[in-house]
Amino acid sequence: MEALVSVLFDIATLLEMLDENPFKIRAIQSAARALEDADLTALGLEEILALPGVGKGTGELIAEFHETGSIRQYHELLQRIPESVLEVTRLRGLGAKKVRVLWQELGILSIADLHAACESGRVAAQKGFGAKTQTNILEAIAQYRTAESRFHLHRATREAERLCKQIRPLAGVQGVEICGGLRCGEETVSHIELWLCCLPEDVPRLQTEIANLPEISHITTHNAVSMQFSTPSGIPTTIEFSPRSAFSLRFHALSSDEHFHAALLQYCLSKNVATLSAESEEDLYRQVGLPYIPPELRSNPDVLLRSDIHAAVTNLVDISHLRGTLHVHTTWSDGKHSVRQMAERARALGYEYIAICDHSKTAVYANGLTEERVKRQHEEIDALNAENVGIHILKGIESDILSDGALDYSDAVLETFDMVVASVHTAFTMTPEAMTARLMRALQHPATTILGHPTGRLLLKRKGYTFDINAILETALKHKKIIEINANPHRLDFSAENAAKAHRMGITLSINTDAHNCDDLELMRYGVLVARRAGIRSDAILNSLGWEEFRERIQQSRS
DNA sequence: GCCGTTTTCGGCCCGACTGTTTTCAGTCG
Repeated sequence: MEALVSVLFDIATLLEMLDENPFKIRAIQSAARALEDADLTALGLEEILALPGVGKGTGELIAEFHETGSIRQYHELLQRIPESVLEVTRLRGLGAKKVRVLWQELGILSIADLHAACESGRVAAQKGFGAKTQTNILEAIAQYRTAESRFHLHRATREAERLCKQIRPLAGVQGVEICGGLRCGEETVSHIELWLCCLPEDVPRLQTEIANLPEISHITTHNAVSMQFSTPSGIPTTIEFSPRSAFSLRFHALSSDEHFHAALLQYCLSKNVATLSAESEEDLYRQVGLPYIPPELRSNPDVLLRSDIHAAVTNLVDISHLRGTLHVHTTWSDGKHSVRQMAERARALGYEYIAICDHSKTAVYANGLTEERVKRQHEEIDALNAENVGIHILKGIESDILSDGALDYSDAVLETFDMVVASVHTAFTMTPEAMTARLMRALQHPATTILGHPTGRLLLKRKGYTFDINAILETALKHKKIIEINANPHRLDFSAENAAKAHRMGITLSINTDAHNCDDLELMRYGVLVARRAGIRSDAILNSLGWEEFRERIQQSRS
């Protein structure tokens, strides 16, 4: 169904390039958006066709896709406009209208053509474009090409785990593990690395069997110790084969920064420890008298020299420490599931409390809550709490931080919430000074509990806004405000580097999924990776506190 | 193409921003 949504959006874009009726285009887009926002797995075709925004015309397209797996109109449109032209609209800042001009006036048929045209200055000379636009397009192309060669964590993790599941039952496989950037919790990865333990004589047969798995395509190389291929969605993958005797050491090497690994080997040498004999990574550390250092902390060899290393690794936050999940959206704004559904899933995941934080009224595009709807949502939450659904449900809000730093409800309304996540969603480009002042004002507001996705970055898509991080952290510390580590793999905002800085200053952080549906609640693990890379202790994470302690802590941020 | 307590034709979410213009079109969230 994901494919259906993107095909509908593409049809709308293609029609826009052909100068079709803009209202017709908008209708197709809003039907696509309706599908995107609905929980399609829970709906039958009849119910999908009954969704608001889906009428006769779009309904026919959806039914056709449902039946045949494709849409004829889409392929007809691609006869008139090459797919490589459609791809140009994927560049940031370029929509259908501009791409049509580039295509028809300058004969640009692809991103490669566009790049050449920018380099030669032809784009800047075109009416409606200019030097600045040309520069922006070159930047957008560079960004697009980077995004093509790197992958978000959740996507790569999903594919890696699926591969492991298929490989594990094969005869002769003694173990298969994910390592590399995924295991270390890098923000995005360029490839998947798997580590497979087996007897050397089993390697050729296993390579053949793995090559025949349905998940695998485009095998590029293979030799006695490794093979490389692409997953169906195009993520480059390496599998390294190793016998049990060398397993631990190679596993460690592939799950560490190379300098870190070299430093550890040096350390082993100095202690006269025969590294090859280690049964496991833990054993390796035990033999040299060091505490186990998890992959997330193996980016810098200096860690090995820290005097407080024992304390640092024993108190490091872990997903099992988390007691609550905060910053969660529901159908009240742009989420896919109800308050009850989100609460029940959170309870099933073992959480003791959940904070519903839908969008506030300024976020019109996200169906943000008016004051009237805030009241009604609170009635629903009160009723659920009275019913005792097995989890404490907090009345929260994700309040927009307006351009001047104000929150977008009156103080009287803000007081009715148990907690407030304050976030920037509009007006990203202002001077760093103005953005700093804006964020500081939001943090000084007594109602603010947490600063949401603090830098506004979208990985592989958009840089965050620039501001004085130190000034913001000082303000947060002074007013006892909490800083979010947004666990959504598109954001991971704060970064590990910034989170570490906040942690060292004594600021409390909160790992929040920003979930828009039940499954998103499981994105927590990626935020935990960030926190672990930042070396954060579990007692410095807001949502690792027990219910009573948690409530006390959010009260402190009000004063 | 979609929709409806002003309704079966005529209007459609909307405000901000950017870069191009010289009053606005295109893009975004």
